[in-house]
Amino acid sequence: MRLKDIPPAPAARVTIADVARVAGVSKATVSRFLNHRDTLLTPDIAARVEAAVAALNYTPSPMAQALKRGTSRLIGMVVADVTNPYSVAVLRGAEKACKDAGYLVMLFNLGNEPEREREAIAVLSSYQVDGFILNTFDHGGKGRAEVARRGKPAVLIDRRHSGMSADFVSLDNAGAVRMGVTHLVDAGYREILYITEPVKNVSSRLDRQAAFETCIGEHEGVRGAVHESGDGDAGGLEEALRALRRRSRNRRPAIFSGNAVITLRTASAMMRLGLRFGADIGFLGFDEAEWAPLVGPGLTTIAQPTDELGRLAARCLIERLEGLPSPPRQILLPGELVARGSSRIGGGT
Amino acid sequence: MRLKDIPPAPAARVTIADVARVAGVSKATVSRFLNHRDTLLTPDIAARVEAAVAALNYTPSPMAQALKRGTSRLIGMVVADVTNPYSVAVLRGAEKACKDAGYLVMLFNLGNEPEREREAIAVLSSYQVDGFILNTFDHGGKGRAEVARRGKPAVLIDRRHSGMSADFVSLDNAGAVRMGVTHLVDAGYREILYITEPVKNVSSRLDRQAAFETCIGEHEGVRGAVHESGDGDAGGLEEALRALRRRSRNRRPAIFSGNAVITLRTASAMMRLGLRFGADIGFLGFDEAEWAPLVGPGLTTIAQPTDELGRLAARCLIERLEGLPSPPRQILLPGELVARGSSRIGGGT
DNA sequence: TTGTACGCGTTATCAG
DNA sequence: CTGATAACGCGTACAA
Repeated sequence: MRLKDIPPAPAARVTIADVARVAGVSKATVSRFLNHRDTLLTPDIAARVEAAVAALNYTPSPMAQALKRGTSRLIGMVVADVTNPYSVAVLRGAEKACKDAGYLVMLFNLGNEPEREREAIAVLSSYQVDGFILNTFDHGGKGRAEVARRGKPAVLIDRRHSGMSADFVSLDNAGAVRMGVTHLVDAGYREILYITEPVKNVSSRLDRQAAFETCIGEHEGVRGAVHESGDGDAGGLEEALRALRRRSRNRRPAIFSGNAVITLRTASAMMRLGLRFGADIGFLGFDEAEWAPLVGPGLTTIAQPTDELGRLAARCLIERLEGLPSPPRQILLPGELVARGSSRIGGGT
Repeated sequence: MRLKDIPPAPAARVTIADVARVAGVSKATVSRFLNHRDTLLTPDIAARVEAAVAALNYTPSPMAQALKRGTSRLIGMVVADVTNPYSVAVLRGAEKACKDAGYLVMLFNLGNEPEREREAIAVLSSYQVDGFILNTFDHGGKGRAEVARRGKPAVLIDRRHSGMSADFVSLDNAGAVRMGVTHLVDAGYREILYITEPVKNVSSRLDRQAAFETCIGEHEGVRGAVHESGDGDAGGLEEALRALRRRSRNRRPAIFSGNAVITLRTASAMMRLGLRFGADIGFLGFDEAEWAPLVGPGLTTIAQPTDELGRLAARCLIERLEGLPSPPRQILLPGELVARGSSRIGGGT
């Protein structure tokens, strides 16, 4: 092993003790100088400490501080799947708000493995994060239990956990569905197929599907159906689309997609079947995507106020951290319909 | 304040001392039972401890462990921008590899603010993460300095930091560019416009642009040009496209996009100009996206082995953590060309 | 005003 | 084989 291969000196961390020694004072004095600028120190001493701190460029160890204080100005965020653009967009909003309030966000990705939620929360919690922002599954209440055990505040985004009494921030799904259906009906569509990912226990999916069904019931002469499209289910989806066309000979058919993943899957299926959005089948889907304007005649979407959702979630949590006692709140934000060619009457290509 | 408003009992953490008390042994014994299963304990004692641990369902505090051990089996990942699908894809690969090796990944997002890199690294480091995976800027060497100061191993992904002696994992940009240019030339295009984000100091952008220029030089009768497209620069881009068509009356023109962001921006511009991919202008771009097949006749892309990149980065780092001393390595992986309609001869619509 | 001593939850060392 | 003790880095009563 040659000289250059030796790893850089471990550079032992400079501790408060080092500073104290250099300044010729006690650790307590240094600590006071740092944390309680108000308690008067002799100018002389203060100067010496300040110099020592600068000289060694000392930074307190957040971990040791957390260990002592039981608090860390850190917020733990757990996300079911970072791959999901929605989650990421929300994350950004939350992050900004946290930063403004002097908190840092530490992120944990579950990679769609619900079992890992417990672990993530446990680790985060043991590192004394002050609170949680959760966009996860309701995995048999394990996550809920874990959070409760820690006694730390949490706010849920998008997915409500059954029975977990925490703040909840989400799109107004019912309102958004109503808006979507109304838009399609106004555009002349009379046969609407709602496509959703397997509903499982995900509250937002449940809410949307339920809203769709009641909504359809309120419109005379409009028929609705629901198709659940799983991961490997390309065939089923194609068949559903064919059936949709078949049964809507004299009624204009449209698709209502439950989220961006479904939109992608649907677009692929349409392509394989040689069907055109707008011209052959109307389309409207949850979640605005940067590529929505580029597909076919442009895809009509319901944009979620992701940034605002994140911001509010963070604000909510921070209020709790500062001691707000009120009972669990529920914040529902309206979506915004972005109309494009896919849902225009007789939609162009 | 009513009763129900009282926050759930803080549920004081159960410590090793509690377990010791319940089991009627010393803390040391409990610790040994947990960490050194090999050192034989009296069956009787072991049983008592085990029971106590179970009864209180005790979990050691990772933070306290980290404080003591100076190690945490945590890997810190810092990403310039979570919004970037590339980063996220790589993250997933890295995460899997880390998990398999018994490490957890803690993620920090810079939200495209280079100044925050120092802070992120400092916090992560103070929490005793064992190493870093960095996909960030080369912000005047601040990040590099910070990492060096900690004496912890790091691996760089995609973006090399000038002068930082760390492992580096990335796409073989030169090879990929060559592959792309060759593909376009073979398809009959003779006038190629390479569009890139402002190069700044980002090594991957530099590498790609440089490779493009030398590559063009190697092909007789093929002309190349480069356009830098900033964030608010829609106008400039449109003008560049118009100029491209103008000067390629008798030569088939094509666009080579430097990454997914540029691809999106370019597609918008094409749409506004009423130009069709394939039919009017050929296209090929870095980064495969799920929506690439859906735009126009399908977009030809160069897919990066993101999962593998992440996996290798993690493996690299873990090897370091386990004491591998070798000098900084450089791992370059080949891209894969996904040919679609946008680069077919006389491309369909 | 400043220093001493202790505790946060663990683990390693050293006696016993 | 097991228990007491020190130490990790910091903050804070309490004493001086």
